[in-house]
Amino acid sequence: MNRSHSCGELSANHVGQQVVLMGWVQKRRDHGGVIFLDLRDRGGVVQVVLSPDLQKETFEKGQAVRPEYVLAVWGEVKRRPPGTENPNMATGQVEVAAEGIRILNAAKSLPFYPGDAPEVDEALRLRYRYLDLRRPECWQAFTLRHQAAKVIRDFLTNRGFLEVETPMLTRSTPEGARDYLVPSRLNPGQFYALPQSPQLFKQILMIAGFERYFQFARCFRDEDLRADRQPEFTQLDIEMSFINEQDIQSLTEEMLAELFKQVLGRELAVPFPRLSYQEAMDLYGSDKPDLRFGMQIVDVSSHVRDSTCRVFSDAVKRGGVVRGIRVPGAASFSRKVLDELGKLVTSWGARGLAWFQLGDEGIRSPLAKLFTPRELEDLVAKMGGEKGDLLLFIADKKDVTESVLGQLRLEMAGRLGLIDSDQFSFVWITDFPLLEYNEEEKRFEAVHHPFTAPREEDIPLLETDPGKVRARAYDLILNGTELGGGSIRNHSRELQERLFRVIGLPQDAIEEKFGFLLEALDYGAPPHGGIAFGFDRMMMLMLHLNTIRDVIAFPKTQSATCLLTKAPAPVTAKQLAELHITCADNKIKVIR
RNA sequence: GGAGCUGUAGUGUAGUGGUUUAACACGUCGGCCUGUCAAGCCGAAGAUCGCGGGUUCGAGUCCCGUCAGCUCCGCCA
Repeated sequence: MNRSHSCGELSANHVGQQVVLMGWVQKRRDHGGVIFLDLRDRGGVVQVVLSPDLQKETFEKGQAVRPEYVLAVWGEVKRRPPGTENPNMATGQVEVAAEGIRILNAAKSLPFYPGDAPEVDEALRLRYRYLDLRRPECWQAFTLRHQAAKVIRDFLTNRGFLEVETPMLTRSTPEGARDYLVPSRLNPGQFYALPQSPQLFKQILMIAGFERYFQFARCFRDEDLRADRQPEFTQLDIEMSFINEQDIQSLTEEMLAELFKQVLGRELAVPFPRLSYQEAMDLYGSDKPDLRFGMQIVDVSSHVRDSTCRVFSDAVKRGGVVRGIRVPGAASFSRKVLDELGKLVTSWGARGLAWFQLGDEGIRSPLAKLFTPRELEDLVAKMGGEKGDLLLFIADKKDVTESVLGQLRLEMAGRLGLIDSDQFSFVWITDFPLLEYNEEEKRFEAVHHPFTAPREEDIPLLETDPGKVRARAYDLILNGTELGGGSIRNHSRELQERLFRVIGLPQDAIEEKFGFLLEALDYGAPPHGGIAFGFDRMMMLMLHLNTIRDVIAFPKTQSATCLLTKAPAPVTAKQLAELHITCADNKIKVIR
């Protein structure tokens, strides 16, 4: 017997037709004399009626049916009796009068029912992920993910891109995230690494003359997890030859415009706005600013440098800065809330929070009496403060002030409900520094990765003032989340080697770890560059979800375990022996 | 490595200020019921209160530790 229709497709147009349905029993309503079953498949839900008047045997079989049984049902589609239509159901005009049913599989009582999943503890949902996923909302998310991938594939294909797979078993390279390692049985003591990204392979494909490459690439990073970070994730990886920054950015904008139009039916305003790294840090205290609301940071250092208020003036004289944000309509915040905010900013590393309530009776602040009236007026004017506003200031070292105000800005927007969650606000961040100094390791390291090209005019600074060198790199930010990033790469061996030296890689390590790349650069490497997007994040944001776990079929927990399969797990001593591996800590469990 | 939140029948919760039988809803099981769709009515079963220790005459409740899940910092080229 073959299924003739999906449950969800039945409508008044099918009245009178004989159908065969197969699906899961979502709900059973037993009236003694008549049983209603809501039968669900991926296409939707339809009501099935089991009545002894129609088919006694079928009705009796129906007594045993329970929720989540898998059933085949055959019978006629009938218009529901007048007054019993269900307007809340897509198929609510009709029902299937069951002439026969077959129980394809029974189901025990479930730990939870798919419909309850949104309220159920996530750990339980992950353990029984197949029950959690047995929901239309989940199928919808994965349908959208599939469609998005297809739109992107089609778009890039039409632009002449080739989708190429790169190895999952590759070599560990220095820099970057911690690698997942895979021991080599055939090469005792040697290890593959799972790719953190296909970075070097895609560059080598450019050297191979592919010109335009893309891939939905699985990437692995053995770092701690977050709501938007999994150890295993999917990157939409793109690389092109003979292009500049603008080409990549335009391509991205066209691709995303197409994606949002096709999948969400939304028009994106392109080109996306651009902010330099410096502007982003100054105005938003972050290199991934959320531009769905304003509340820009204002620097008042020069205004308070000679203030009578030592808290402010001393900070500036010590070489720090004083910056603030104007929180509209927040003057009425209680002392308790303000104390809370004060605690918050100290937990973020600031010395303290200075606040000024612009109330009806003037300015209220513990610091108010330390300023002259003229100074206060000046400060308020500089901030653009109006009656009803709350002004918040941080006086500290520049980097602390930036990051704390950046976080505070988000905190205030959240508390005041300033964020329109339906908005998609893209912004390019450009002109990143190429290198930054790592205090711990006492050396410069790449802000993005060491294959990023410096701006031509900054190349002379590489050895003299590395921190000043700007990168030909760009990040794409959506609603305060880093969606992707890329750069123009070094295609000259000489420059690439220089960069390795600047980040403190010894010559032998350069040869050992990156010799294959340098060699490839020697044999006719075209100018090239590209970009990579966190595809899971993209889906999360498009669906207005709070975690990428909801767009990954089988995600890991925060401790990187899989509650469904119980991975990772011990292996047998034999397996380890074949891999030439022993556990250093003999307390570690090995299956014997 | 660090900070915070959570953990009570299958599920979601309540459980005050420390005390007898740990409560409610949904679900499950049984009975009744021929038009429900959050079906209804009657009844029943179901909990070593995450785990270990401590304080106490007495701990779901207080203290310490631990495990798990989540959020965040560090980390994530």
